[in-house]
Amino acid sequence: MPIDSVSPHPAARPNAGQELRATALAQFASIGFAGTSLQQIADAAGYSKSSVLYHFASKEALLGEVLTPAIDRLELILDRFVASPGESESRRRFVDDFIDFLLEFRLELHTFINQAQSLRGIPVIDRAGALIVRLSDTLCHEQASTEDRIRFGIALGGAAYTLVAGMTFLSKDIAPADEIREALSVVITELLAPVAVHTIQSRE
Amino acid sequence: MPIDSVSPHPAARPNAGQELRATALAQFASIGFAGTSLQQIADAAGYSKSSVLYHFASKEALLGEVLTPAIDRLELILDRFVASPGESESRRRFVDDFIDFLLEFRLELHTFINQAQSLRGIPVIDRAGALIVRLSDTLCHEQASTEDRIRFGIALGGAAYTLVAGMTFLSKDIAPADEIREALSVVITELLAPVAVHTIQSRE
DNA sequence: GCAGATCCTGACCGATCGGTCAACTAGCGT
DNA sequence: ACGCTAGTTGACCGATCGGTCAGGATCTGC
Repeated sequence: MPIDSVSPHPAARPNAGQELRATALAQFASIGFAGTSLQQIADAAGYSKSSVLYHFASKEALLGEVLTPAIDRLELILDRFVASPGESESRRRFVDDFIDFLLEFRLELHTFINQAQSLRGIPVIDRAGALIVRLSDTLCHEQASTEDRIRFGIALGGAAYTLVAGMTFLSKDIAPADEIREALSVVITELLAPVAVHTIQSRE
Repeated sequence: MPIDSVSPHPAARPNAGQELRATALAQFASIGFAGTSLQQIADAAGYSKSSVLYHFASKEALLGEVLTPAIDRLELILDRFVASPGESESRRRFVDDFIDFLLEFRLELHTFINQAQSLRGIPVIDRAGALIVRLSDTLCHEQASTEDRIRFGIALGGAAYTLVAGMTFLSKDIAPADEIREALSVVITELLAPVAVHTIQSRE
């Protein structure tokens, strides 16, 4: 046998699909879906391009499997919110759940938020888009003022940006996780509270 | 002469460069720089790919010329802010200038904001990145709390998102421009004010 | 040992990528 | 009529794109 020769067919790794999903998500979030090639994903994860296409039927299918868990989670949060009876009580819990969601699925949210328009037609993207609209309608009641809509949009897009792109070059030293969570909670609540409870005087 | 045949060499259009910049900007903002091909830009603008490369040395050079006016403008605003004497007075004018900037260069901001990390190394991007850091440092004074940084990030990323992607599917009916401006002013001021004046008791 | 399933890969496909180049057209001053 | 310049284009280049396919490696159950 040849000495120290690397096998042309490395051993099957246990969680290849998981590794590829994580790698693909990172690339989609930073370079964009259209700008990310299967070769890049394969290289970054240490596989061949063929392996990626073995685990996922296509590039779009890979995107679908990458984003679906986040959408499922957000859908769950929204459903639980609309089903709960109280007003300020359930809304406070919703904001808490929402911030958990932001922190856990920051890359997925960033990927969707900033590319939804150009990826229209892909099933998982359309599903996510419909969910965001429903979320906006639910939080802004029926007839929402322009300001309410903008508050929601800024909270959503702002959080997605801050937790992904902003971290890299805005706060050079990454603050402790719980500190980020606390600050995020304050700001998001401040943004969303007037939308929710119109009578609150949150500015004094 | 052939009847009604279209010329294979259409007449030179007066402002080809301008048209191409605008078309490229729209594509960069929605599909991303890496995901946008010169052919797409050429097709959308009604030129050939060769024409694009005649007016701009390369794809990166095109990006540079597209983004530079926005960066120049933002740099101007920031310079005027740091040079002005008053505290709350100049800050109020800065927020006004900043909102004008947001509304006028929404696509440029969105392009930069969401792709700066993946486009590092391109001169115009690095310049913009440095400017954002300076902007953040200036607004947050020296030692900024995590919350202040997050407030600034959310304002920046949130505005970029809301004014570009959010408009398309969040507020189906596009609100009047002045109404958007007013709402934006309220929310941005609310986000940036505590960052500016540390003596305000914004949390009790 | 061996059949089958699973995982991974290189070779290959047509299409498209960013970019170069020579040719062509039109307008201009002379 | 002439040459010159600016603007536009198709043909073409090597590289890479998403995707297919046949086959090698590894493991299991028999």
